[in-house]
This record gives sequence, structure tokens and C-alpha cells, in this order.
Amino acid sequence: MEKYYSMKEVAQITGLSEHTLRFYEKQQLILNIKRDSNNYRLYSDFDIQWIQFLTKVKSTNMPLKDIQKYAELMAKGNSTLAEREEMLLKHKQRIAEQISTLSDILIQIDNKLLRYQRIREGIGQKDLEIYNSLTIPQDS
Amino acid sequence: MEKYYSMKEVAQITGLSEHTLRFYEKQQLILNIKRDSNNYRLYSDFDIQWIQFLTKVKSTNMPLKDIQKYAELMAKGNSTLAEREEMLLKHKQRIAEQISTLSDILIQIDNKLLRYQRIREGIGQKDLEIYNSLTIPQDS
DNA sequence: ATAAACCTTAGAGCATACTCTAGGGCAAGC
DNA sequence: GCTTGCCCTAGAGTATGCTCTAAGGTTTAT
Repeated sequence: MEKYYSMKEVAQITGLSEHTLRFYEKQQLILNIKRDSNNYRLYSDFDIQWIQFLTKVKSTNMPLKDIQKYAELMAKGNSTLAEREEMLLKHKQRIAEQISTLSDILIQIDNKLLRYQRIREGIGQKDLEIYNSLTIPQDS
Repeated sequence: MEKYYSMKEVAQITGLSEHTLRFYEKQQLILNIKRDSNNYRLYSDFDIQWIQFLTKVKSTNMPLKDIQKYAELMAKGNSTLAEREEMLLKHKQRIAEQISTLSDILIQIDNKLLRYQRIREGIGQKDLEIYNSLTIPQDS
């Protein structure tokens, strides 16, 4: 006895809107959703797990197009495992790059905050420069 | 003697297209750019530094609208330091959240990769299930 | 004097990812 | 039988962030 979930339930569980769920299906990010006698969608536990994973990778900036490709491979079965593995490895690489970019800018922001602090303390007022011939204080 | 840079040079230095540089100026992310007698833009070192910082924060998903606000505050001078500081602190928070999301999905991807490996090794073939009455192997 | 290499503007067009609207069906309760 | 609460589709509309086009100006070299 497999349990199925309605559109409304899945929207609640996943945090996505019903619009978005239908949109993802139209874009083929979500495939093979069962229907009841009224043509209403019936989502399985597997479907929900996939939507949750999809949401996660999307939040790490994987384009919908790529997610669609992954969903397609997944639906084709085990013969596509190597290809899916490759996609995930590439995405891991992109995530690592994102983390590195984020850490980098975090440092730059801290530097700016330190400079602001020094300016507030009256040190470093000498850093002020003339900006394009207008008396606009610098931020740097 | 302050040095100035042409549109083309700034595009090369920053890696942004000339189109994008003009677009950012129209959107008021870049302010108060000097002009020569031909109405050509003259970018200062400060301008370039700002564009480089702007590019960085943009890459950490700060919306252009927020960057515009920051640029505006910056142009208003030291009286807006506290407000700018607040913006940066909030953005630091968002960056921390992004890093945490990314690290999290990195772990999930690794789990998936491990499962793939097990399937490739012939262990876990029993994980295969029937997907919506079709014989579509699971990914999970 | 004319071509090439710069630059300018306004505004149109495009890609991505939703988000909403219109028009309609079905099933349960009053 | 009719309202309420679900659900359905197709397609239009919106927001963001570019990206390009058209039409034209200036400077420098040939």
C-alpha cells in the first residue's frame, strides 16, 4: 500500500507553490506523476524526495535545464548512472567554487567593516578623497 | 595627476562588457563617472575599485537593487556609514547562510555518489523499486 | 576625404524562473 | 441544486539581469 499525496499536501511539505510544482512538471523537472480518476496528481514518497533534492540543488544555482537533464537520466534507469555521477561531480566542483567566492567576499566585507570602524573612531579621516571633483567622501 | 581609464580599458580590467557597464550606470550602481570633452566616460581608480567590489558582491547574490542603494549611500558620504555598515552585516549573514546551504548539499551529493558507487559494485541492486507502476529504476 | 576605431544614447529583445489568470471539472455537504 | 473546496489546462504576465541594435558623433591615419 503506497501512500500518495495531493497537490496541496506536496506544496505544504516542499514549501513550493502549486504553481511552481506544475511549472516544474511542465519543464520536465518532475516526471511520471501518477493521476487519480479525476486526473488529479498523486505524488509518491519518492516524488517528494526528488522534489526536495531538486529544491536543494536549485538553491545551489544549478539551472533548471540541468536539473531537467538529470531527471531525464534518472527516469532512464541504471544505464545512466555514470552520466549522473559525472553531473554531480561537476556540480560539486561548482559548489566548491561558490563557497570559495563567498568566503573571499566575506573577508573583503570584514575589511570594509574594519575601515568603517576606524573612520567612526576618527582615525583614517585622512582617507577621504575628492571623488570626481565633487566633495563626495570615499568608501573604497 | 589622476589617471583615467576609457570604457574599453575598464571593460578589459573588470571583465564586464561595455554594455553591462553602461547598464549598471543607467541602473545607478555606478555613479558620477567623469566625462571628457567628447562626452566619453573617464573612469578613475576609485571607480574601478568600486566596480570590482560590486562585481564580487553581485556574485554572492546581492540584488542589483541593493547594490544601487549601497552606491547611493556611498555617494552621500560619511553620514551614511552606519547604514552601509548595517547593509554589509546583513549581507554577511546571507553569505553565511549560502555557505551553509552549499555545504549541506555537498554532503547530500556525496551520499548520492556513494550510493551510485554501491550500485555500480552490484551491492544495493535491491534498492531498485517500481516507480509509478513503470519499471523505472530509482535514484533516491 | 574617407575609413577605422573609438565612443554616445535610447530603446528593443532575450533568457531564466517563476506567478498569475481565465475558464472549467468533480465531489461532498447543506 | 448549489456552494465550497479541491483540482485541471493553456497561456499571459512579471521580475531580474543582461545583451544587442540603430543611429549617430569624434579623432586619427591614409
